[in-house]
Amino acid sequence: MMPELPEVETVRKGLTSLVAGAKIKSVEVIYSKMLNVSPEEFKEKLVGKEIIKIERRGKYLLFRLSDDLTLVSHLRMEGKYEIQPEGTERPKHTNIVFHLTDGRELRYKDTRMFGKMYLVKNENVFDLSGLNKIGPEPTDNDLKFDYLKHQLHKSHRKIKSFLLDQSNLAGLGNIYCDEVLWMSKINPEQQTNYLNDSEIESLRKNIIKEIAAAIKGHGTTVHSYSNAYGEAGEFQNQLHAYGKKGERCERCGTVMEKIKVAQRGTTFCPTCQVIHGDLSD
DNA sequence: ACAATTTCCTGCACGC
DNA sequence: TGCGTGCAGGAAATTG
Repeated sequence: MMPELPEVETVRKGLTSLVAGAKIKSVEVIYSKMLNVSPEEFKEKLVGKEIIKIERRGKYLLFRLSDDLTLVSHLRMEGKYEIQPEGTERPKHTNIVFHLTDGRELRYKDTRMFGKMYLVKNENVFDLSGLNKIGPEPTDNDLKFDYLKHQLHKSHRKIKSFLLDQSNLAGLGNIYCDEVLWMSKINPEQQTNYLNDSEIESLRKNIIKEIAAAIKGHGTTVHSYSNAYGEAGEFQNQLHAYGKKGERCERCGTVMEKIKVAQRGTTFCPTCQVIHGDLSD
């Protein structure tokens, strides 16, 4: 559940080792609402294409195909891939099946039917809505302090809403938002324009560190998430805030509270993470 | 132009 | 046991 950047990166690596170099023999579309083109066009354009490599931008997977074609895939809440021999039993909610020429099937399954697939020419990938305004990757190279400060100070929103907005920075979802705010001792309802330099740098460092650590741990498993290998992530053992409502804060011992911010369940420590107004550094 | 709210979906945990 | 209700949430669409 809830694939964020580290989970999508784990899926990308799994898919790379399993289907990079494979060729598509035919395609079955079971749930066409997730596509940006008609099922007929989708099938026709994919037949005979090779999966050259699989890239990632934010939470988007980019299947780079032969003939300058890209299949963009967003897993949203519950999207998962699996690879099985052709003809074996398929799970419920299998939405799309890619038959490969080597006798295997690449299956996309999605219980909540929220996932999306867009078939586009390479040159048009970053014209797609979402990708056309996506913010920097949460890495030391891409997420610069000055940029983050500028974005935070021109915005008048709660920090949690800001971090969930992929146009500010790419990759964070509900779990890692709560984690980095707890690590940085920032209240999820804090107004972004009142954050000072030391808070911004703490937030920036924690985002970069947390995402890198989660990728290393193959992502977080919440409920039934698994990657393309069928493995579960190990990072749930390193969570400090998400899902910790009613437990004691690991830093100060206060009971963690859960509220709604931007329509999202949000867990935080009311003692460590306090809202403030316009303070100097 | 911005920010907040609603919408899309299904499965599951509840309470009675 | 079974049914209704609420909740989970990423990002587009809609409203304010």
